[in-house]
Amino acid sequence: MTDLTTTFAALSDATRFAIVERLMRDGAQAAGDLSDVAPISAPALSRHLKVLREAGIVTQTVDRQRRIYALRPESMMAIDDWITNRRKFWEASLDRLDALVANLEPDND
Amino acid sequence: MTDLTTTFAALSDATRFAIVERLMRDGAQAAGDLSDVAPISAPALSRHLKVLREAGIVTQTVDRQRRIYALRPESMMAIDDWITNRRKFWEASLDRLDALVANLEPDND
DNA sequence: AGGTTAATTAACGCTTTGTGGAAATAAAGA
DNA sequence: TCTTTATTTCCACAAAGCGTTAATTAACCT
Repeated sequence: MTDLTTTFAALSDATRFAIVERLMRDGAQAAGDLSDVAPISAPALSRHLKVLREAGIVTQTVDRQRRIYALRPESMMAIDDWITNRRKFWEASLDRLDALVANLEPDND
Repeated sequence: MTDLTTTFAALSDATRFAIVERLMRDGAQAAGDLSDVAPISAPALSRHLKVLREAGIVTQTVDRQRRIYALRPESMMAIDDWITNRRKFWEASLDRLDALVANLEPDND
């Protein structure tokens, strides 16, 4: 049961995000089958998979010489729970901002 | 409209995550009022706020000498949309894993 | 103007992260 | 057993991230 910040850290890299999307779309796959998610070496891919594994986002099962990676739905559910539990807060935040900002000029970039 | 990986990167730091939770709970606040989210210096806090701002997670409005930060609900909605749109995939992924794994031994850490 | 408050930018060091190439591990197959 | 296939670990190294203190900017208040 890892921290949400760990989950977000794992998903903050484009290659790892692509791996996750791939596993969602096409289901479990061997490390080698994932090699085309990004133009990186096998060692680099292997390390990304390790990060995802240690963050609890994927599971690894061994089949002969191949390592099969699959998405761990619980990790996605953890994000879903967080966002859902706080929906009322960010909606409330929107209301408060409306009230507060009424006559202040925004200045973001 | 930033990339989701940028959003996740911004939320992957414990201090920034705490800032976001604080803004959800208590609404918009000045930078100085957020100083107790973590035992860090004002410049460090300021840079975290800049990261959140550039990731589109918070907005900054100027009120006299103070900078008021507020959560940008769209950023939370972006996460919610992603997780929701892919729910069927991670649920499917769970099914496929069940089928595949039937007689393979898991080996994660 | 001079002093205080609020926040940011500048400058520097340290730690972490990401990468590729080479070597190591492990199982398969000839 | 020797070679091939699949993947990971080890070894530098460059880039990014985070923290601090010092300096700067900007607005308020006598």
